[in-house]
Amino acid sequence: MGRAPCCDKANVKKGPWSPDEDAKLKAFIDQHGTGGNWITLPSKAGLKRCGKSCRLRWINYLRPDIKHGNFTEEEESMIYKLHANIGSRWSLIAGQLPGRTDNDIKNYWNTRLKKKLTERNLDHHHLQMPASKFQRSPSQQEIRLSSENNSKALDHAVTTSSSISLAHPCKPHTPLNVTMPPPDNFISPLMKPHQYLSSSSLAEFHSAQDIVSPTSITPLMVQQQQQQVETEDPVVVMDGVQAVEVTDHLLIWPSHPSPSGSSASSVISTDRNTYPHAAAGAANSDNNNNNSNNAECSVYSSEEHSGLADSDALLPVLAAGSPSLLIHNSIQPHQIGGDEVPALDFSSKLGDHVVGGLLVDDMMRTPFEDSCQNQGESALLTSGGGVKGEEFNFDREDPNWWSMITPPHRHQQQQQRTLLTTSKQQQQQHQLQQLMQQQQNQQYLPAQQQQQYQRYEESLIFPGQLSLDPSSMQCCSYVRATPSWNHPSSGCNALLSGMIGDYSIHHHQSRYAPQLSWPDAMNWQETR
DNA sequence: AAGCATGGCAACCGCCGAATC
DNA sequence: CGATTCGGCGGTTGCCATGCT
Repeated sequence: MGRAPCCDKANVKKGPWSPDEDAKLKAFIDQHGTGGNWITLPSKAGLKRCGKSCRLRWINYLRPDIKHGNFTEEEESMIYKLHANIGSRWSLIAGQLPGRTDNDIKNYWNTRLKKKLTERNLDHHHLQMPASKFQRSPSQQEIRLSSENNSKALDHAVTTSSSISLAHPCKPHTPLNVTMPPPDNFISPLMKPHQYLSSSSLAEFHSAQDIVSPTSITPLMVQQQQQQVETEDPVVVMDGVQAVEVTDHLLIWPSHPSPSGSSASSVISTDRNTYPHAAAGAANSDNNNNNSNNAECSVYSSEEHSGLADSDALLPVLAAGSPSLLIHNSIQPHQIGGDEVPALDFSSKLGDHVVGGLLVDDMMRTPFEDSCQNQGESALLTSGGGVKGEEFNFDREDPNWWSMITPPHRHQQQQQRTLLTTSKQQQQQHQLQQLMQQQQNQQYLPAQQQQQYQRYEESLIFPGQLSLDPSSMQCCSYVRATPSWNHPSSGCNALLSGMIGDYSIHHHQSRYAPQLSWPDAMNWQETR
């Protein structure tokens, strides 16, 4: 049962508005505004219309900032993406398209875009990604087809939130006690495959990587890749493997060889144009690295989307249990909240085989703890955060490495730098020595607070924290964007965690980042 | 030229949730 | 705290223009 009608239906005019009525309504609102009450407006304006009808006429037609006329390609693309992510939330979609009303967009979708989308889906249904544990490489026929259907397939990846599972040789995760140091059977991100995989699993892992051995790359595939790079076609194909575009500036190559030929189970790029650009540097990096087993996943960042997107991307890689991470290129200087953040050369700072996922900031501690305490679940992956020029010079062979990367430690590093910039240098040196001594003793925090920080860091790094059911390798990740960084990529990279390894993202929460547009709109209800 | 089909779009309807009484 | 009011939203309808036969 609906509520009572807002007006006397017998005495109100319905149907199309006459120019005279339009003029009356416009004149009244121009002079008095809507007054916050549409119900009483018609009588005041001398109109025999329902208040709701007046409101609709004003909002959808008479409002001065309405944009009439055909939709541009950019607007159309935006509608596709938003509709894929949030469905028919027309008012939200309209909020992203200045001058367009929800009614306009709804009509445009129903009369044109929906049909177009249906035709596309029929055309490239066969190009959907298989959700196998180890991703197979595309067949020659598929590669030939991909050249023709690439744009359609890309559209499909953008306009649907279908399950995309990428290969990752991660072992079923073991839940950890969040307040205790890692147990003996903990799988560290620093470990190499032979350290945590059984011999049979290891063979399976190498076998899976052999599927995409560089020897299978044909001249045709290389030619297609070059053509893709040269043209403005948004589809990115690297060595014959087509990237799946997840967002505007996030691409994943499944089961892909690294540019030098060493195996990489998956490749993430933060920009569609970045991978080819980074390839040269990556090749150089690989030349210095003869042990291809370490290259489980390569992360590339672009100049445009450096820093935030890059650091975000590291988290899910580790969360998925990546035993090591090879970062080929460095990120560029970038701005965070008006502060210049220096470029970080991960390779020089951390060596070729670096641990990412430490690029988190204290700001995310609270959301994490909220999640654990209030929801009683340990499934959280935060995204965003960053390191403001700090170095991580921890010894990865140190069995206590996880305790060396806690925020207090980083706070002290910051204190050290601050002290060095003041005039009383001797005194500072003394304080610095004290700090360093304190740091060595790891007595910088009360035990309880130290455990909190440990728990925080472990949750981000330890793969076990993301697993709800280790036997099935199913995972529920609560993905949140950071509250304080109004960066559109914040959160989206973390969503990738659901695509690396055998993860599923069941829910996306963003109440900590209401100012973000698209992550806020994301609501992935995904099961496998 | 007339009749019919289709597309586009303005407008309406009824439900929902927040605010108010 | 329940009832009422109101704004907002999404689904749907119906009119009009255009195209096709």
